[in-house]
Amino acid sequence: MSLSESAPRSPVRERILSTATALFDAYGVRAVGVDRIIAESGVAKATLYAHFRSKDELVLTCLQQADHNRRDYLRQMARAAGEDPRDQLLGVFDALRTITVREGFRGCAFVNTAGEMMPGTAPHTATAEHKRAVRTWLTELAAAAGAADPELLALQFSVLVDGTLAAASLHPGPAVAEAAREAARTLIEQSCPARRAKGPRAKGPRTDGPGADGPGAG
Amino acid sequence: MSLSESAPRSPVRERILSTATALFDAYGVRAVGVDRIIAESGVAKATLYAHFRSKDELVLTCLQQADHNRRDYLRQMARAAGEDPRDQLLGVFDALRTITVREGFRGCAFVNTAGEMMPGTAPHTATAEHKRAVRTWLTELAAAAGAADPELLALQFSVLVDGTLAAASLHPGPAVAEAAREAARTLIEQSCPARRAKGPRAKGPRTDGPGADGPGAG
DNA sequence: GGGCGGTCGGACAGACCTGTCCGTGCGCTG
DNA sequence: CAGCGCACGGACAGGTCTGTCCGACCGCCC
Repeated sequence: MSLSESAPRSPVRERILSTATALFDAYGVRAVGVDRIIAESGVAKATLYAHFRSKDELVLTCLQQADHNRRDYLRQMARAAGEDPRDQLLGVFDALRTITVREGFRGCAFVNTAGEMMPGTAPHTATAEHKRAVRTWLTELAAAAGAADPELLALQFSVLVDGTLAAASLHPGPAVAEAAREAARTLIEQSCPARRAKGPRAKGPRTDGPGADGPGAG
Repeated sequence: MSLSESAPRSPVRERILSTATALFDAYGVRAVGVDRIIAESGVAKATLYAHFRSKDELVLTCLQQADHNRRDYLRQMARAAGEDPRDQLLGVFDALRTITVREGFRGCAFVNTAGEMMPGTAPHTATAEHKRAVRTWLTELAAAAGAADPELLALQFSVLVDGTLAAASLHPGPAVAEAAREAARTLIEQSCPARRAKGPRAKGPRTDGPGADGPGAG
């Protein structure tokens, strides 16, 4: 939704993008220089600047790609969690569990990047739009689940999602995502008046369902 | 708890610390150079390096000071929320509301800093310890509130706290903190078996209770 | 008055950063 | 074969960063 615009395909370009994304995720945008990106992607500096006007534009493009990958992955995991929209909402936390448990997970790439930039800059805005897009999707899911106040429930889920990514980066392991999932389940039960108290809902898929998330980190 | 060690008092030192904290909060640790810190604090570079061995040590000291201030503030706001431990737990979100609503709020200073550093570095470790200390405190509160599983509830609250700080930095306004507070209320009601369903609990103090939070940001 | 600790202002070294520019080579197409 | 597009390696400019060092000043205590 947020974009995709003109996306020229090129193997070199993709290599630069995936290398840059990996390095940015692992060390932070500011800590990674273009020299390192070209060294690790085996590309000449002139080539990088032929494909991207500046490092900032490269950062932004990485974020846009990650936005697409992340939202795709969330949708896949939600769908894999079942037919019931309530189960699909919980599927989000199955995705989070997989993401946060990965070796080298260092928190939400969007939030980390936004934390290094001032509000109003392109990457900061892209982060805000990514989060807003996820929240909009959560709102639809919450409405389908029969939530009394879908906007509120979606906002609460957004908080749980961002909190899971932040907390898990400092407290490694699946405990954070699992606790957040339980919290989400409670919120759903309290917020969706329809046939509640059916006993503990089926746990749903806990291990990796659909394919990988792409190079995205949190 | 986590520290305080040898803390030499000096007006110049305090001035450097408060200026550095403000700049780090506003722009990120990596975006702020020592030249800017000395310029805005009106201090000679040699003086800064007489008080702090390196910029890293300055960053770490700022974080330690912020840890102290933030935890103090949370305790104050919890106490101000009432006698009932359940209300005190909700008081945390009154604090978050005040924090996130401040002009120029840019997210949790700890998480932002950790996001710029590799795991294992001093600032990253300090962030993890700060969050762990807060969680330990929340566990005590949850136990006092009669939670069936105080550790779980505290972890869920940690997620809500971190999520509120992250989400509110991208979605300004009080809505995030207020939604998180409602979620917290639901979790408490479901987790603390004692006299539940007393109707909607008193809203508690919504506006700023105790004094300022010091220079801390999120 | 004299010494001294703390601070100031600024120059400086060495490293690193982004972005530009050059000449070279390789593969494809006409 | 000739021409062209694309990528290569690497030098370079101009700026910024951290951290060191030096001389001077100022207030305080002996």
